[in-house]
Amino acid sequence: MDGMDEDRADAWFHALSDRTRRDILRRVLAGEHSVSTLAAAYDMSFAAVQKHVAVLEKAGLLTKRRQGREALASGDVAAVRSVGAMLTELESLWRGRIARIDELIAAPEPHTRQAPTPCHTRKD
Amino acid sequence: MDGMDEDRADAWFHALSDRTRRDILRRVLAGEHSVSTLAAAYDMSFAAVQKHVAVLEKAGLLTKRRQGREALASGDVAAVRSVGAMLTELESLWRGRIARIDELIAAPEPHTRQAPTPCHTRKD
DNA sequence: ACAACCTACAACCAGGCGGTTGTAGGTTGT
DNA sequence: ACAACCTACAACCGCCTGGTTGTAGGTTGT
Repeated sequence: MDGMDEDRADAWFHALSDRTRRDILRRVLAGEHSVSTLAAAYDMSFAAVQKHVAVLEKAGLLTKRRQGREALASGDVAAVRSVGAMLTELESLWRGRIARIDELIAAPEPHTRQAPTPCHTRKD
Repeated sequence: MDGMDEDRADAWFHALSDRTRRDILRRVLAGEHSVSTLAAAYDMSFAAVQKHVAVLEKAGLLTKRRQGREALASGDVAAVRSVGAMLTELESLWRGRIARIDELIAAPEPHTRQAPTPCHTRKD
């Protein structure tokens, strides 16, 4: 079950690792676009763009809604935020490392203790 | 060259799209580790882990420093922040969309002409 | 009804990716 | 000096990916 988180992360980052898909995501975050409208913006076949949209959809970064003969794609900002949250989580690991370094400097030998790091460790 | 930005983003997201690499990044963000220490943590060959580290290094998410016979890897939190900033940028596009919707709701004059979608980053 | 359009999906192909093994060179400790 | 260790890199192999074309079905306008 917690491997599913990793599965989602795999899909997220893989979807974002292609510049065409990132550009598509930008467009559909800014507003709804039909697949053919999107396809017209790129120098590749309709089917190729369709596959890119499918990758983004499978990753949950985009949702499609059917209106008549068109498929209107819309970006999911919550998913984008989730990706951002994962990055923030990585950052917090780094902050933990700094905290550990501070600990080492502050703790071991009382008489060899020097001025604590000037330090940018935290701002919260 | 703004295509270089896209190249960097390609490398970032591709590097992050593998769960082993994300795990390696977590470890080296939390503290320095030699490549062999990292390799011991995974059920794959040393060379495989070495390649993962190389991918992260090429993407700028990790730096290596040589100490004796060991290569000590350390996570680069600034790069992680850059990735996060790119996500935030995507979010801002979405906020622009909402602003545009608000505009439509707020504008009670249907006969007044509105600007057609300016649609960012045209490269045609 | 018909043509034009939009979408979906399958089959196919070149190239890249994640993994392996093997080989070679530099560093450390005895 | 020697063995043990750590790293780097090349060659190879399935598999997946990003692109293509082709075919089929649903929707719209005339």
